[in-house]
Amino acid sequence: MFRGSMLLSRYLLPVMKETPADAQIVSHQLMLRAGLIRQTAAGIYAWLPLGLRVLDRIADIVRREQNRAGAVELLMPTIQSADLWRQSGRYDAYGPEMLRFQDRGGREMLYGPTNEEMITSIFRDCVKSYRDLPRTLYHIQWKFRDEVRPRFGVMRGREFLMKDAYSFDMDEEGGRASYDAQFTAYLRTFAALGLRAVPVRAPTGPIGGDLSHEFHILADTGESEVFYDSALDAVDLTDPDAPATLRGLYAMEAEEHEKVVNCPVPPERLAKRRGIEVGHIFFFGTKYSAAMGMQVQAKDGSLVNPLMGSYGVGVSRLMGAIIEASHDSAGIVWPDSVAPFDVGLINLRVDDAACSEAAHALQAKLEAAGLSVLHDDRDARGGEKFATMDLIGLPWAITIGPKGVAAGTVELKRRATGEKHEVSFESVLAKLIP
RNA sequence: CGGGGAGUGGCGCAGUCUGGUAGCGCAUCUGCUUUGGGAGCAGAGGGCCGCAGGUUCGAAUCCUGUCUCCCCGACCA
Repeated sequence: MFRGSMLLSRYLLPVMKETPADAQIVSHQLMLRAGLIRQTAAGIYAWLPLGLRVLDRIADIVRREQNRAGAVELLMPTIQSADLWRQSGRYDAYGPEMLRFQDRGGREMLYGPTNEEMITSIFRDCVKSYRDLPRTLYHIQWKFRDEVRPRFGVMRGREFLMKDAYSFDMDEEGGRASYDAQFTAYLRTFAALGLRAVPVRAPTGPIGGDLSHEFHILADTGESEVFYDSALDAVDLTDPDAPATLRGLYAMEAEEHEKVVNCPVPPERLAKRRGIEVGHIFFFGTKYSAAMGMQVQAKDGSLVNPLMGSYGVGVSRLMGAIIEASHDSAGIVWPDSVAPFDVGLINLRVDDAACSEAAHALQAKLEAAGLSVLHDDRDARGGEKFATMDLIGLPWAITIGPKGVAAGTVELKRRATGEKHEVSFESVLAKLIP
């Protein structure tokens, strides 16, 4: 997808040298310092241009893997009516986390914290035959949960972007297949984001079985604690057999782990780490289809309540998780797949005609090759430009200065490793595109 | 929701105890010198001190109320 390039002199990138006092964890501090977000109220953030680019890229990867898994995208509204939630009985059950208000007609409304009711009502009204099942539908939409205590920036905001998918099947076997498809999609999604996610068995409620998993990114700042078989660390997540392998290995959240009487993992193999929950999938059968009167006609003419599952990914939270997993003392280190720009282009001397000419020529060349470029053409000193580039964490930085221009070279730096090389103007592109 | 802390220029803070012309660093603007890892000098702009009452000749400072934000705990993508 073409994302375009930008001249920094025309962009909005309010970076901060100092760390805002309100931010406690490193991802929150860096998101503020790198000009990705700005807080507007407790747990509510504006996404500045650079942050929005990353958010869009994360969402695109999630979308790509959902589509690949056969899920179908739609878009449901943020605002829902209380009546819809009364059909499932959850309007009264949900509690103060749900943001409720009235419209001008005095009708009770809410800002959706999730969409089971809405998708069920849509599917109920559209589908009457077994021929239209199975289906998995998803959308990527803003949610609001009035958390008692928002914290950690976008990792635990009140307003957040979430991918939520819902599957509808005629029988348990089909439901399990839909669940498995999402399980696999999640592994692919997190791998594509440059993350290593651990699927952790989660409490399943009345259904039982092994049909609920949370996906955790291991990080010391994680809010939950997970115990798992360290054999899991060695699993190649891109292997087609990975889903089956992983589900055979022990992994539990602390609370569940405590309840286990005979842990199957020998003590020396039991790892204990903190994790950031970035996904949660579960199968809940007819809970909503029964409560909301959704029936389809089966092959034998009987009416049945489809079996449902729901599958969430915290899209905005993922940005925090990625930074927690990938940063250093100088700033963010974006994985290539989600970086807001592929290349940062630093012109050290904008007042030097030869430097500027070379910089603009190189920008055009990179763009022509399909790379997005953030071109620092500001009239500022080298040190400031280097520091900014490190802070915002673009995968590659190319520096053009008078010395290099005279010699026909530029400096190419890989953010993740810090490796720098003087390369000829002509060969730069080849180094970037293997 | 219980416990704690904080609101002073865009950011980080001092000043509050003991009332008396609102300060510092960074950032911003102008000029000159600089320019390969957050430059130097000189000058400048920007704040009804969260808000509302009250006490006082006089309130950032004292009193009352209120709003907001942050942290620790119980809950959540």
